[in-house]
Amino acid sequence: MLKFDIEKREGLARVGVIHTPHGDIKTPAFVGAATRATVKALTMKQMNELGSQAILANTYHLILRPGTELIKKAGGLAKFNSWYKPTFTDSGGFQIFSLPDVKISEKGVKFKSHIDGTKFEITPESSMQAQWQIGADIHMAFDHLAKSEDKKDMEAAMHRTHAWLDRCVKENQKLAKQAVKNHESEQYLYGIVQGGTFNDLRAESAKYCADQPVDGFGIGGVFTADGMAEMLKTVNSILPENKPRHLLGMGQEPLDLFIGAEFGCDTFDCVGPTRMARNGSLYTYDGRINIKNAKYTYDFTPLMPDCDCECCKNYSKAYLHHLFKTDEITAKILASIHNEHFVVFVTDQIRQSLLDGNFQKYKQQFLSRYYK
RNA sequence: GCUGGAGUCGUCUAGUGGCAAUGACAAGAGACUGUAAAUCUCUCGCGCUUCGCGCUUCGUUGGUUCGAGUCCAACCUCCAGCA
Repeated sequence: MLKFDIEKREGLARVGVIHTPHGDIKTPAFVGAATRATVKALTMKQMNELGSQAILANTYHLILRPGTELIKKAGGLAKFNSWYKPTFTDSGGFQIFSLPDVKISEKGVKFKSHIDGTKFEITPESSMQAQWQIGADIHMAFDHLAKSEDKKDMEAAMHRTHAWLDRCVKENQKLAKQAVKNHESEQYLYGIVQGGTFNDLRAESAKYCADQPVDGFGIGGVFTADGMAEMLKTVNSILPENKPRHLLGMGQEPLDLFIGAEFGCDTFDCVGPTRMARNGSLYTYDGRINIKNAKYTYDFTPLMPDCDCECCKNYSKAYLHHLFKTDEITAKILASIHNEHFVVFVTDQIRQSLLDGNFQKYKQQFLSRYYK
């Protein structure tokens, strides 16, 4: 069983430590999105230096390239990409949502590779097998993220997610036994709560997942902070307290992190910070700025004077502006360092404020400035 | 000086009688939430009451034509070759 210690609680919020075979994660924590086994534009050394505690890779992408067997041969994800801290893998369930031409059945999901059109099938079992080959510490169950906003569709997807969770659990137990036999390190499974924007479905899904022998929970299918607080209140009041909860895909907006942590989520991952960095949208305490805007041409001040990241400590907005305008790859690197550092740092500050007992004050002060 | 070629939005470029005029770049702005994203969208002659209207544009000046960036003439500039 994955070990999770809670150091402090405040309402639904908690400060904890997840103990994985690759080290601890002090929660709440922002997990870097390393979809294809890399955080785009960043080296693992840079990720370390900016304070990241964990990364999350994607099973779908790694199945396509380079193949999960290859990663196993490499010695697992950590050895393959030189990230020797905790790792997560997403199951590939999100691709059901995001790729066209997916055929969903009870058995699993068929789709064509977006790279060369080869036909592909992922089932709960094959997703588990693939994730074990990748060898991350924490796996996500293979879930059905519905495209539709229709309640009936949501409900059907949720029930399918539950049925698949049973199969994920079984397969996971089988693979865990094999791992013990082979003296391999433990890997853990999170069940995923679905239900869309319907809190009665969320409650049902949370209840279902809560009863399963899983190590933690992913909360999936969330796309905006609207209604998120209520939903998380519902879900996290039902989920057992002693297991960690990961809010899947949220964290582009600082608000997501504050609400997520306040209402009981422990870890977050999001592609937003690095994607926006590559596109020139950079975090500051006063909101995001587009560094490509002409007004930064002669701005020789740092992006965020009180920021501790490599980018802010060494370079001016004018320099970043120049790098972006000339399309230098360094632009994306420095911007990614800053944005990733920003969300990691803010989440760490949320943790600290909870420990210090001034979360509400910190939240109010941060958000009123950021979204003014 | 002669012969041939060329001059179109900031740049390069499409255009051979119906055109405010193609595409790319540059420029300006916006979007991005379990990454088919170093991507995508919009604006880009001027002015308005901006799913429209008006005005002014394709080296210059004239001409032919209902209509000219497109045809004709002269001139200017540039390139190549010959003197």
